[in-house]
Amino acid sequence: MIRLLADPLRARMVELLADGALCTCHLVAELDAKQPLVSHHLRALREAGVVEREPHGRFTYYRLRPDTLTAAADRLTALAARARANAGVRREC
Amino acid sequence: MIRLLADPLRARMVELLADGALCTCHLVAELDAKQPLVSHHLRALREAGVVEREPHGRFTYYRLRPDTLTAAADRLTALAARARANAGVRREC
DNA sequence: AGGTCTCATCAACCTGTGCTGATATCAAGC
DNA sequence: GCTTGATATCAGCACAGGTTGATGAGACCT
Repeated sequence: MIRLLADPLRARMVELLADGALCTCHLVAELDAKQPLVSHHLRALREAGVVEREPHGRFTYYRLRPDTLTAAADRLTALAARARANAGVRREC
Repeated sequence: MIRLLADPLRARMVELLADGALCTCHLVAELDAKQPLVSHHLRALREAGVVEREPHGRFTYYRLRPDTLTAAADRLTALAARARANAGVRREC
């Protein structure tokens, strides 16, 4: 899941979608990317639950699912908390 | 930065380091990976500030830097918050 | 129905990067 | 000082996955 945010183009897509739902053509224009590429990444994001589809006539809108992002953030904070708790630990060789 | 956690091996390394500092040989053993590969990834993590070095004799220990993880988590929660605030927005075509 | 527009899917290509083997560097012990 | 063991660096390979072009499936309009 976090793996998807690694790609710079996908990261920009979720950044744009954080300000509201957009259709594919918006993303194509804003990102200056080819349409098949945008659709491809949107599919990946959708299958991972980062984004949800909203077909509107011949346009299809995509909307960010905040819960998925929150879940990822929680995993990171939990990791940080474990690291802080074990700050003094050092396994000997 | 989040980009680094995308690789499964690096993710496992961070997971292991969350339980306390480890030296390279520990990671090589636990991950069942070749030593140059582990050193390579540790370097990437270190240059991104995810991990810090602690040379101890001929061993070098690596320790997780929780603040870096927390910073990444905060960026994700901020993104989720923006998405929630703009839940009703939909730019027209 | 025909035409046009948006979007999705497919096949093929190509770049980035994870991985390996060989080698160098440094510390510890004899 | 020499050997041994741990770690870092380098060059090269291989493959995943990002990118592109062509094509197809629906939706809207006249």
